[in-house]
Amino acid sequence: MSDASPILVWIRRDLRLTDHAALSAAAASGRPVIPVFLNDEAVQALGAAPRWRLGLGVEAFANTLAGIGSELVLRRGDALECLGRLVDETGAGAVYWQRSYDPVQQARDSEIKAALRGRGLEARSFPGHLLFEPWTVETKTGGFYRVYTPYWNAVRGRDPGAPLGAVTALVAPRAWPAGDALSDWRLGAAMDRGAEITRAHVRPGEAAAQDRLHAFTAGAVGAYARMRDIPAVSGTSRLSEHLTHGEISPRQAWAAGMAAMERGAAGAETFLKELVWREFAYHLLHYTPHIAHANWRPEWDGFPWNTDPDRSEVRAWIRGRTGIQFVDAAMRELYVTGYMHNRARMIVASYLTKHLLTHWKIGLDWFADHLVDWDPAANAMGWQWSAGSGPDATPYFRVFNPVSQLDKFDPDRAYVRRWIAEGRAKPAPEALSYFDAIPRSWGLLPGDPYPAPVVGAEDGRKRALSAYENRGF
DNA sequence: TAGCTCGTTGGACAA
DNA sequence: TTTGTCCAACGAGCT
Repeated sequence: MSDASPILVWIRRDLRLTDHAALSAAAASGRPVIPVFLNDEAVQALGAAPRWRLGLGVEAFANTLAGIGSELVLRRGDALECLGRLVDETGAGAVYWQRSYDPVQQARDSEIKAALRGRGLEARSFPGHLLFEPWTVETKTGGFYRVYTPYWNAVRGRDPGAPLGAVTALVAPRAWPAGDALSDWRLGAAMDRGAEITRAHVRPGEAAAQDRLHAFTAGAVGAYARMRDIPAVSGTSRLSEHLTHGEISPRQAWAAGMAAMERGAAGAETFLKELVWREFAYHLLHYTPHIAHANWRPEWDGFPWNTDPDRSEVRAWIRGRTGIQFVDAAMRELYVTGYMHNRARMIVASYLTKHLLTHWKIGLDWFADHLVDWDPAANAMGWQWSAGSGPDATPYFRVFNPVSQLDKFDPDRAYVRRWIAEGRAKPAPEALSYFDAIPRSWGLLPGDPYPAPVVGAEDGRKRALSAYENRGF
């Protein structure tokens, strides 16, 4: 193979042209570049909403590539087989991709890299999904961090480097290999009829990501430290759906946050800390991969969680019918929009795991199936933190009271009014849209009476505390 | 090594 | 209404 052979750039969770190391390196080579997206086992393993949202992102990115005269070739099947076939068809001499940090995918990527190199191909992976490679952050004694604040102190002064400029041109191959039609993949098939409703709430694509970052760092970041906790207000960056699909790089967000801090924006440091929480989640996933599926603290293995996902209490939680307004509003926001405000995530997680004494894995699975911004590391860390089984020194008696939380963070009930229709003469359009989105088989109507709490705020707290006292560790 | 400080996101209650 | 204090105890991480 000659130096002029094409380079395959295997696109995964990096649906962008800016700050994309693999595409930039391929572009700089001057050789033909063939961007490829594979509907492989990793895509098939995604939950319904993340898979659907990924499809929208892929569509947007294919259009972006078309705008610079390139294409996104779509193939379906086992990743290594697909790549091997594409090498045969195109005469490619190299395969580049952006690194993945999920341990399962990392192991698969290593095998693929070895197999490609075994064929005499150049196989290169590039960083970019994180600010810092997880293995480059160590304690002074050479271990990994289990507590956020020391982790933050270790990385806050680090320079992740300036974002790379956008790729503006790619040399096309002599002939494009054939590809699938995205619509044939039916990535949204598991979304049922709810997808049409959720579609109005997502903003796929790199351009949307840039718009959101600019709008946030020019505006809401100032009051971020305070307003990010109010779920009825647009006080957050809303970058999560873009970061998880790589429609923007964390380095771009970091650079914009640093610039805001230099301008004196009060909430900028809090925003940078949130970006570092994302890093910390991947740090933990890297060093303790069991965080994704088992109690991070094994002493919790003996705790008598309720593990039946068909219990009526769990069904009420899922359907937003617990009778606890904050919980129900949040669960409906999730169902309709594919998103849930961060404070609401903590409250529904606390209610499920503490008031309902339900295993965090049931909540983790529901989120993995319904969040358009689902992230394997953040989801696992968040649920285990809430449940108390994770890497944190949260005292066991720290149980969120979903009623007093409402007074603190939704004092005028704007969030509740937006999402709960029952008992109102003129429900909000969002509240009504919930009933359009859910399956008819749930048998719910906006005119139903609002339920009494399945477990009251105070009763649940007492029950959880006594369960923890008897936990035997 | 040993000692020290501290821990994202809270609640209840008293003053 | 707001503010302060206690609620356990332990392990992480630093010095």
